[in-house]
Amino acid sequence: MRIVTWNVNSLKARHDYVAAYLDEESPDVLCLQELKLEDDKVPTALFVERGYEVAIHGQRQWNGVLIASKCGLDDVHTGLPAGDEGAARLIAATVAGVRVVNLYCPQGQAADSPKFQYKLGFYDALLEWVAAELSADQPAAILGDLNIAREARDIFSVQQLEGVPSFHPEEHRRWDALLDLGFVDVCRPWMPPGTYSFWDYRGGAWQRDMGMRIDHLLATAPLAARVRGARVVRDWRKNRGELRASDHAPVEVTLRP
DNA sequence: ATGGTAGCACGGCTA
Repeated sequence: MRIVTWNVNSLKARHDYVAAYLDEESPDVLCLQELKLEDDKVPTALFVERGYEVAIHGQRQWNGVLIASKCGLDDVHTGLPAGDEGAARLIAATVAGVRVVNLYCPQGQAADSPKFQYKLGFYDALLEWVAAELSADQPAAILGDLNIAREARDIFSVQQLEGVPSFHPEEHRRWDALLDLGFVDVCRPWMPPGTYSFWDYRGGAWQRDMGMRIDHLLATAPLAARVRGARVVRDWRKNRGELRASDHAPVEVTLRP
């Protein structure tokens, strides 16, 4: 089973691009972030016509997450009970016996901004929710655009990003707390230093390979034991003719049954 | 040089 997380930066703008991706890659489970569409504007046919069931937590203009699955989709849950201020940033569903939590975590803007405090509060609320809702003994995945790069090898320059949101000690503390609840970064072993999943549109970051690995899949031990591989599919960060790419590439994890 | 680009939606916010 191949499960993918991908921040598409507007499913409206990316419709044809995502269609091409589905036709060529055909993952079993696709978790998208930053739909920037409310529920009833999401083009569900894009997925249904290709054999997926879809669960959506949409929002106009910003945020929005969905899970598309070829192997069932049960017990859908949306939103954090506290900490997300109503933003559509979390959707969970059970897929082939795996509890999948798809997240779009706040970016944080600048360390001295209110947005950064919101980000830290979001993570605190997430930690509480995960502790209450998930068990380390069950096959479960927390995946998505977590907007945290944990280690120096996950960013293009420590010098430029030290103390900046996405590479800030307060975020690293919360990342570690999440792992302490029984989760493992299952991509890490498959990704050499300098493997990134996001490159800013600005400043020629893609062309200069100035990226960050902020899109992740964290798994409980029973699920981590099933991981057979993980990759960032960089081809899908490239424009395809008229079709413009997102600023994130898909991250794909392969599981054995 | 407080930039640069993209998306939403048409001014300014968010990333």
